[in-house]
Amino acid sequence: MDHEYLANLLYPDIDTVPDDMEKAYPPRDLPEGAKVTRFAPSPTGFIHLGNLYGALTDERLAHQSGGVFFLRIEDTDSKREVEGGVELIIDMLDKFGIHFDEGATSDGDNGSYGPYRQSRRKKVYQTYAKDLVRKGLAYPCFCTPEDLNAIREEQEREKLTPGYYGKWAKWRDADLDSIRRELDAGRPFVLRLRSEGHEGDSFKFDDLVKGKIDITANFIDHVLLKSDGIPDYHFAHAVDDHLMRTTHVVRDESWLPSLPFHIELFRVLGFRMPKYIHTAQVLKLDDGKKRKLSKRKDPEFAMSFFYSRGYPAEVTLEYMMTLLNSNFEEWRNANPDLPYTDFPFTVKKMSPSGCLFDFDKLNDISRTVISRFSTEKMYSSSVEWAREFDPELADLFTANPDYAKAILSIGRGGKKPRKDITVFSDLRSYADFFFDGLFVQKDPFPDVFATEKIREVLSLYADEYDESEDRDMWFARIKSIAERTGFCPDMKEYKAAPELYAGSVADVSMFIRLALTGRLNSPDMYDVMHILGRDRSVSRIRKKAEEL
RNA sequence: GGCCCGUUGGUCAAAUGGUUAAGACACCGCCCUUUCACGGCGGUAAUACGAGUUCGACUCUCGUACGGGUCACCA
Repeated sequence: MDHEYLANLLYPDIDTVPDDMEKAYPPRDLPEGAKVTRFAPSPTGFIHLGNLYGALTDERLAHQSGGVFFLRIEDTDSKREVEGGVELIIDMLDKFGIHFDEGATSDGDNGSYGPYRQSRRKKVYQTYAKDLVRKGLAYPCFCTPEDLNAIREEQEREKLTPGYYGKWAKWRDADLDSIRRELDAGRPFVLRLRSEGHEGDSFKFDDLVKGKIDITANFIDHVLLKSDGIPDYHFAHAVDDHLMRTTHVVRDESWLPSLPFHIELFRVLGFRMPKYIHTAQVLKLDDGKKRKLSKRKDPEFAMSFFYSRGYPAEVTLEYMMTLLNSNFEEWRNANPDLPYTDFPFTVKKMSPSGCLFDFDKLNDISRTVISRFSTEKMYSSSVEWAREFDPELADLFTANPDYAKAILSIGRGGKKPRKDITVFSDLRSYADFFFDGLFVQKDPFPDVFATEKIREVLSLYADEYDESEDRDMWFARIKSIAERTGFCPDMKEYKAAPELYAGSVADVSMFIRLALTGRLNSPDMYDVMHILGRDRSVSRIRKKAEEL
């Protein structure tokens, strides 16, 4: 077989050789220990928490070491491509504070190791492909999908390892004449690796999170270039990560089964292997079973969902950090005010086992982070979020910024800030009663209390409320009213003998709160009444007393 | 089914082969308290199972079970 001849027959237009590529993509000039990582999504426009988990790992490794973090778009399959998908991905990661040093941009490239879209790198791949053919390490295969199906069915019937190998690899040793006959007939072909592996061979491989893993050598003649001349993931991975000088490949562990093939590819191509970090997966509980997140089935794990729900970007990142490095929480506790990027992230602390996503935990982090916002930041973040997701609320807030800030400032700033707000989408139910147009009676008055009794309390309070009283006097008055209407002013005494009273001062407070805010749960009432102002407070209470 | 990865409370998880097996979230209780919260204190709850190595095993080895992943001209 004249391999040189075959190579030219298959790829007549390719006039470059691997050496040209090596020169075009020289080793990066980086300090010792600098890591080069990449985020390499397909342009579906959709990224979920699992992707963020990996992207954050990449980003930290690169930027913590003074290296490079780049974006490569794996668009070798046009079926997966979504209009504007690249932009969506870049924008969303940007919103979450993940920024690239180089790579694909919404309308082009930024950096000297591109193009960063695999669809535009055909010539690069074919240069290496042609070289492999020249060396007898790859060959064309003219099998149709039907042929391959037939092979697989037969292998399944005989309980053999499925795949294109051994006697099934009918084009592996085809002669030049039959190849030329197919070519002349215009039949499409894929280029396959002439694997040198033997079934059953095994060896160890070192993964940075999984440790020593058992590899069963590849012996399948996998596809390198599809019939459109574009590579599949595997070949593109080897060529790109070599040329782009990636030092650490971070990807989720579902790639582990194809690692043997990748190892063979790097060897055959003469490339030095990068370090691999196969990350555990973020799982969800589905019908009692754990499974990895799916784009199709789990829209609630899309990053856009977290964004629209109003989790501040840093919250999701903080949560990811707690999953990535378990000592992050401890560090955060000791350094509540430092940016998370100050944390010494390490691959060594990454767990090899998958984890279930925990909304309770995320919510707790979110509450804590939001409770530490200054009023100014709370206001600007709220408005920014609301403009996009609750325009009516945004209008109310921006129409009277001082009023909105007063509302948002309740219980904020002290040593023990309130944690009323978990996500920005809570804002509406947190603040609606401050606006007459939004005020509704959300919770009913409990019917264990006589209507007459409630009315008596409310009327009395409406009559006596004095806005100039300080906090202590204000409460003393509530106590006094409680006492005069048969409610126990002291909680301890009430608990000791509840049967002696109509209720407690807690119940009196509840009546006022319900009249004032329409709900059982609200921020500090003294603050609420002062923000609403005397007239509105009193008229709401009086009105409610009359309606009952 | 083959191959690969994994397994410490409900969840995330910490423990150079020697600990009373941390901590956080959730849950429960108590305290604080003017309600709602915040906060403080405390509690329930775990090394999948079986062998082996060892003076000693969560930790090392093997097996079993269970869970997950993967077996495309998709990534």
